[in-house]
Amino acid sequence: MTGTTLSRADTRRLRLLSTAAEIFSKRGFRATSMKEIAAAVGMSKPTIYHYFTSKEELLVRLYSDVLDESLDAARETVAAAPTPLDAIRDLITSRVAYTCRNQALLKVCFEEEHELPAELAEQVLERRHAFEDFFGDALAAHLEAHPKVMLGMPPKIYVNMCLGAVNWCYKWYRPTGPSTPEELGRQIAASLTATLDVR
Amino acid sequence: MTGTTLSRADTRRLRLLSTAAEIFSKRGFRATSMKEIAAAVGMSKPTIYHYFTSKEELLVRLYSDVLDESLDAARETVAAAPTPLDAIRDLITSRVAYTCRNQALLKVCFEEEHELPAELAEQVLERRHAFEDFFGDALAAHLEAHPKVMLGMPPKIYVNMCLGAVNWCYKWYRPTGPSTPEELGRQIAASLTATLDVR
DNA sequence: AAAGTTCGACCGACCGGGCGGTCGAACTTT
DNA sequence: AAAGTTCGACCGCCCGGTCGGTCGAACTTT
Repeated sequence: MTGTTLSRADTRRLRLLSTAAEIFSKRGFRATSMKEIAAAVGMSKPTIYHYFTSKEELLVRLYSDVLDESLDAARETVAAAPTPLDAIRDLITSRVAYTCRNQALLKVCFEEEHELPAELAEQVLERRHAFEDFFGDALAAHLEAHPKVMLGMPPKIYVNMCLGAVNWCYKWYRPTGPSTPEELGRQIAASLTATLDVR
Repeated sequence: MTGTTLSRADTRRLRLLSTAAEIFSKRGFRATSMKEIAAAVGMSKPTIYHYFTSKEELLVRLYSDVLDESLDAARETVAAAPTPLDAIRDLITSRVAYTCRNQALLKVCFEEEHELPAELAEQVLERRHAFEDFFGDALAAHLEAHPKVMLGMPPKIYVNMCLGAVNWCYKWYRPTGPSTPEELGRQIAASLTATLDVR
């Protein structure tokens, strides 16, 4: 998959990160102690500090990984879509699927923003806007190409509404339910974009 | 408005609660110290304990107030709606408006669930389901009355999708923006229920 | 009306405990 | 033997919460 082989240390770091994400999502960042994380991965607290410089760094890494992955995925999705409307649908579909497949991680990202150092908090905001822009630009293109389509609200509001429907999945999706993440994504995308249809 | 006059102590309690909600929403429950809250309302920390027995009680009160208000409002909305489709639209509209007008409070309710004592956490879940049922029942009634309407997904998923679009407003709505909470509610309701229309 | 009584409101000082984080000594690997 | 890895013991800090007591307004009592 990835070109480089992972060093032993990197493997450890990854395990630490995913364990931390899991516990943060269940108890909250502030309520989780480094001791708990250490116990969960089977090492002592000081050993964690061999791989990360602080508790905050764990959180920051979690955020920036998600952010990078998300923006890259969005870029690819838009680039691969034949029409703006397809771009919108695929953006929704893949985003829902990603959210459902990483519920714990996204819970942390959505609910621990206030724990971020000011500098990263800004970055998060910027990148979130960048993501909204992928969506908004595709929408604008679609609307321009099909002036008969009536949104009934400002485009920005429509984008936020869609993102709400999409992101909220982190709260209620259950893998044991009837739909796979992809099915769910397609269903939600179809319903949300019904208003955009041009027949 | 309310029948009873508020005692001095009750006024203080209310002030404490709304201040706590504001600070909790900005810094998170765990990261907020009782000292901060005390400073913000201009009293000393021990004085807070004259009105509330613990930090947790502040949070619990916040939750149960919102829960009570929300369920009552939903009941009334459904009762007043002439048709199931109207019920769905009004439920969405009023819920969006309420969310926009109480962003800080709802942020706390959505993001601090893990801080709740197990007993109340269950109650919250029950009540949330009760709210979903108001929605789901109206949807079922509408679907039965108009079998031609195609949802394209299981009703429960549609309900969750709508609730996502609705609840997410706590994250992005800005009162300085172009729409009032009610306008926004109507726009979102109209868009989400476009699929349900029967013309 | 003055003196004594009661009580809600209030707070300075304090406590036990758990937290994030450090350090140095010990093992393991090469 | 040097480098990388691990952890027991420890530290300073701040938190939620308590304690003992003060203040003043409203009622009794005389």
